[in-house]
Amino acid sequence: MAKQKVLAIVGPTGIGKTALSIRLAHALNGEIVSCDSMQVYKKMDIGTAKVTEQEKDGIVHYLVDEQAYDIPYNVKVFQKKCRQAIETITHKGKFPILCGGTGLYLKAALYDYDFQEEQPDTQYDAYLHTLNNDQLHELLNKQDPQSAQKIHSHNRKRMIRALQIAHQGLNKTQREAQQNHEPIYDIFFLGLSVDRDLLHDRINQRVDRMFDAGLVEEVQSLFADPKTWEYTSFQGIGYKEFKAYFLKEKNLEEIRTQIKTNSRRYAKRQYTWFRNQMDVHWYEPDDPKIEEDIQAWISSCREE
RNA sequence: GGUCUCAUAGCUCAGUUGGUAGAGCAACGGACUGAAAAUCCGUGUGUCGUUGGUUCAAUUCCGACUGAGACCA
Repeated sequence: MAKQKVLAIVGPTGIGKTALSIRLAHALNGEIVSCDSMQVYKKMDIGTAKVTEQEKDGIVHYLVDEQAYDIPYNVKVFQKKCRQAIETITHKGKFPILCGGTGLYLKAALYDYDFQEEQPDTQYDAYLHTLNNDQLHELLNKQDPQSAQKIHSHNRKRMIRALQIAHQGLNKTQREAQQNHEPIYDIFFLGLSVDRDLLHDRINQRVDRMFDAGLVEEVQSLFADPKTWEYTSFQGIGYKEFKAYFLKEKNLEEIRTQIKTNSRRYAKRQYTWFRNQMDVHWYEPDDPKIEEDIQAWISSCREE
């Protein structure tokens, strides 16, 4: 049986994925699934550059604006919901268009990543957090030597996660050996790319527009309480930087500059991911060949 | 107008008792399987303002010029 066709629009922040996705949704009778780890959260509108109702232009969107910002979200949840959304869209006879910049989410949903049920062991987690980097690395080397090789001994977050996995039964290496590392759909990865200086200009301007649109008020209304600084959602660029402002360590101008810098660096990491993790067809955002190539891909019985 | 100080990486600056130079930030490259807008790793990208002079050798010493700043008028 032929795999379901899925279009995935990827690329760095601020390059125009949203606008293109809506244009293509109209052209292809499609509906859009957002693949963005921050736009899922409700109320975080300005800082995440979330699609507005106006911009949606009648196109149905999934996985945007649906999670309370004080509840953590993660890849496993996303993977399930994204696959469900693709199914829902297909059943309606519409074309599924994925659009977003969170590379891991895209890959987990579209490839045969398999997340298992786990029972959290808070005691063990607490124990792991008491270990220093060298101790973590040493322990990981016993539990999962191959992962210990791959994960740098300074990367606490990754070492702890690998140890948590091993604690559940099969270790990370064994789990991943059960996967084929192949896409489960027939995917066209459409990547948007522009000259780096131009992208930086756009990012800087977009951050300025966020401030004009009331970013400070938005952040103040959601994250003024220090307790909220632990939320996963507060890790978003455009939010976390305000911590220094709340603590009176920096003024708003410094915060604005920091947000621009972090956005640029994020864009760079996104390029790195999409260039190296998946087979992307790259285009400039206004390239007229985009629609042509998509139509050709859709009408081809199978792409190989 | 006069005196003095400064001029080194994209930015802020260090340094070479004369043998063509290094930090932070930025930037760039990479990793990535339950926080991923997270987390982590790697890389110095430079006519040492311009131009003469001294010297085997000048970014370093001397002169002139240009620019910036401070002070005196």
